[in-house]
Amino acid sequence: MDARAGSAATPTIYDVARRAGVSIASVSRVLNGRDNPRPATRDRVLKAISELGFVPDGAARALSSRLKQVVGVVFRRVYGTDDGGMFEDESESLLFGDQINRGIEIVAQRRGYDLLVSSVNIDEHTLPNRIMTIAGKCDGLILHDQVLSPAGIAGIARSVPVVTLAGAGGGTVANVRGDSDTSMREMARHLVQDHGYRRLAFIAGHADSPDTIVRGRSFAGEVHALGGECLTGPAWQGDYSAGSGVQIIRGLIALGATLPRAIACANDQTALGVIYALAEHGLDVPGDVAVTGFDDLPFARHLRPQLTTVRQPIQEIGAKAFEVLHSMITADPTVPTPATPSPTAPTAPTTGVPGGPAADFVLPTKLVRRESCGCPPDTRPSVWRQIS
Amino acid sequence: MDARAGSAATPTIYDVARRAGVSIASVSRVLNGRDNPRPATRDRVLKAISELGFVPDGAARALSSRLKQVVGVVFRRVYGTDDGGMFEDESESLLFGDQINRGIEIVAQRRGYDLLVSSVNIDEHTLPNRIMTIAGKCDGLILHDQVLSPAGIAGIARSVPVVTLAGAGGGTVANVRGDSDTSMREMARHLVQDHGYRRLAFIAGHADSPDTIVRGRSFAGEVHALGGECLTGPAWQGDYSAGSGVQIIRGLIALGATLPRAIACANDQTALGVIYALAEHGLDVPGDVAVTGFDDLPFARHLRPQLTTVRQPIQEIGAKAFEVLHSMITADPTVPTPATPSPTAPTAPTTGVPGGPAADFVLPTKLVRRESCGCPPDTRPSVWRQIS
DNA sequence: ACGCCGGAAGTAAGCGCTTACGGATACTCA
DNA sequence: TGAGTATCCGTAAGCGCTTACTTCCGGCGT
Repeated sequence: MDARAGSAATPTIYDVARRAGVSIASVSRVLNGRDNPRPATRDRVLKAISELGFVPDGAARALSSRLKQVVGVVFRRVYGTDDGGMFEDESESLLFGDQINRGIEIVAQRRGYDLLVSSVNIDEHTLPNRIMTIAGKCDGLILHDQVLSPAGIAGIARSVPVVTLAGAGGGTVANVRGDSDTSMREMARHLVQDHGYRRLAFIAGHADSPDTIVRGRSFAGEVHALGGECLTGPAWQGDYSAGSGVQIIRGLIALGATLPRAIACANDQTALGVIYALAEHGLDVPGDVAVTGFDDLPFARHLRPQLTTVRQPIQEIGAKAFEVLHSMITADPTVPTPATPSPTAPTAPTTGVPGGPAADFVLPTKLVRRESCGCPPDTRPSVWRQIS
Repeated sequence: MDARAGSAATPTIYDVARRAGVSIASVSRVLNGRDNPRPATRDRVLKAISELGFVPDGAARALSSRLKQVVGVVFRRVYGTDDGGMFEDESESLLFGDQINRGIEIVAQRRGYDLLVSSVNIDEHTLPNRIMTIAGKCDGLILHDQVLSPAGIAGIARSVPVVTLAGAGGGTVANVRGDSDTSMREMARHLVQDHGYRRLAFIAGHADSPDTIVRGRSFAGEVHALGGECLTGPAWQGDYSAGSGVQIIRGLIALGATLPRAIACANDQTALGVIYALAEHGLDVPGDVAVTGFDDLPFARHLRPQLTTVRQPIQEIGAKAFEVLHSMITADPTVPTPATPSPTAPTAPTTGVPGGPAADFVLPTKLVRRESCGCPPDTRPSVWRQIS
C-alpha cells in the first residue's frame, strides 16, 4: 500500500522510522530536539539516521512549519565606470556590499538562518521575476541600495518582510543606514575650519542613492554655512566607482578647469580613483588638492597618502539589518503593519514593538582623520597604527 | 469544506485560482510558462496574480518538483594569524573565496539557481549539524577548501551532490582547482634560472590543504632538480594569512637566521605579510630578498613592489564548480555514481557522461612576472602605499 | 448525422515534513 | 486495586505546489 519501500532514493523520514521501528512523528521529534522521546527511542532513531545518512528535506520542513530559515540578500552587480583598465578588478572586487553581507551572515547564523544571495543587474528586464523567485525562497529580504525602485520595493514588501540598506524606508519596509549627515558636516568643518580650505567640491555617487544625496547636501550645506564654496553638479557626478573618480578628474583637467583645494568623495573607491588621477597629472595630495572618502574600507589606510574618511560600522549595519528583519519575520503572523514610519535617532533602539511600524535605523559614524586631508602623517610605528 | 477562504494571510495559488475563476492547475501552468492555457485564460490569471501580489512559495514548489534551484556554498570563516593589528581587516576582508563565490553566482543565475552561502568556523562543535541543515536546503553543495574533513565530505556526499574546491576529490565528489603544479615549477625555473637565486624557501598555507602541498612539492622539487636549495619545514609553515607571513619572517630574523635569497609564498596574502615584515627590518624586496605569491588577487599589482605571482582564473574556477555540480544534480536521478575518479588534464572537458564517475577538474594558471621577483618594474603610477 | 480527435481545463494524488489529537502504557496514591 | 494522571508514541491532516490522468468541448471526416 506504500511505495516507500525502496532504498535507492535518498532516504526520507519514513525510511528512518521504519528502520528504527518507530513512527515518523517520533523521528520528527528527535530531529527537532523535543524531549518527549525517551533516551532509548532517541538512540535507535539517531542510529537509523546516521546509518541511512538521512538529511531532512528543508523544503518539506519549510512548507510544513511555514518557516524557511533563509533570508534573501539582493545587491547590485557593479559595473563602475571603466577607466581603461587600472581599476577594472576593483569594481568586481568585493567591497562595501560584501562586508555588509558578512555582517548579516554572522548574525543570521546565530539564529539558524542562512543567506540566499543574489546579485542583480539593474537593467535586466526580468528583474521583477528574479526578485519574486528569490522572495519565494526566503522568509524575508534585505535589499542593498539601488537594486529596485521604491515602487518595486513597495510591491514585493506586500508579500515578504523587507529591510532596505541605505534606502529611504517608509511604508512597511524598514531601513538601516549609517549617519551620513553628522559626519559629513564634521568633515566640512574640519576641511574649512581646521585646514582653511575655501573652495571645495563633492563628488556624488549614483544619482538617486539616498546616501549620496544626504552626504552631498550636508557637506555643501555646512561648507556654505562656514562661508566656503562647494562645487557640485553634473561635472561632479560619479557612480561610487574608482573609475568614475578617475574620469571626473581627467575630464576637469582636460577642460583646463581650476581644481578646488579639497574634494570630498561619496565613498572611498571614488577617492581612490581621484587620487590616482591626480597623481597621474603630477598633483600632490594633500599638498595641491586634499581628498577625502567615505566608508573607511580596509584599503583606506594602506593608501598613500592614507585616506581621511568617515568610518561606517559596516558589519554592524548588516547585523542590524538582519535583526530588524528577523523581528519582522517572527512578529509577522500575517498581520500587515499599520505603517506610519517613525524615524529613529542615531543608535536607535530596536523597534521593540513587534509588528509595530517600520522604522529608519541610523547607526553612528565617525570621522577618521589621516593624511589625505592635510593632517600630519601618523608617526607611530605602523604596526600599531590602529583605527584610533 | 475549505478553510482557504480568508484573505488575510499571504495569498496562495488557491486564492489566485478563485479570483481568476480557474483551477489551480491552470494557475500553475501559467506560472511555469506552459503553453497550454490560452491567452484569454492566461491574462485573467496574470491579472489575479498581480492584484493579489501573489508570490509562489519556493518551498512548496521545491517539495513538489523535487528541485530547489538552490546550491549551497560553504566556506571557512578566516581567522588568520594575528600580527598585532596591521592586517586584522585583511583576514575578514573578502578575497579569494569571495571571488570564487562571485563566479559561482553569476553562472548559477543563468540557470535559475540561487546561492545559499554559509561560512563556518572549522572548530565549531555543531559543524556536522550546520552542514546538514544547509544540505537540506539545497540541491547540491560546493565546499571550499578546508571546511570539512575528507570523511565528513564523503558522509554528506551520500545524500547530496558535492563539488569541492581545491580539494582532493575522490569517491562521488568532484573537485575543481587551479593547476598549481605547472606554474609553481615555472616559478621555480624563473627564480633559479632567470634570476640566478640558489637558496630559496617556500612558505606553506594550512598544513593539510591539498593546494599548498602541491605548490610546495612542485616548487621544491623543481628547485632541487635545478641544483638549488629550498628551505621548508615547520619554520616555514603559514596559514594563508598575511599575519602568518609577518610572524614567520619576524621569527626568523629574531633567531638570527640567514634569510634565503627568494621566498615563494603559498598565496598572495602571505606574500603581503612577508614583504611588510621584511620592510620593517629594512630589507629591500626584491633587492635583498625576492618574494612571490599565488592567486593574483587584485591588490597584487597595486603593491609596491608589484607582486610576482601566479594568476588563477578565480571566477572561472567558481563557474566550473557550478557547472559540474549542476550536471551532477540534473543527472542524479538517485543513481549513485559507481565512483572511480578520472583525473582530467588541464582545461578538462566536462565529465560529459551524466552520472559518470566524479572527476578532478584542473584549470590552467599563469605565471605573472612583476617586480617582487627581481624583474623590472611596470611604469604606471601607483597610489598604493608602499609597504613600509 | 455520428463518432473521432486534439487541445484546454479540472481533479486529485502526492512531495516529505510538523503537529494536534488521542490511544496506550506505566505510575501514583488513596 | 482501581481510578487518576503523566508520558510516550502513533495516526492522520495538512502546508502550497506540480502533474498524471480525466473530462469536456468544438471541429473534423465520411
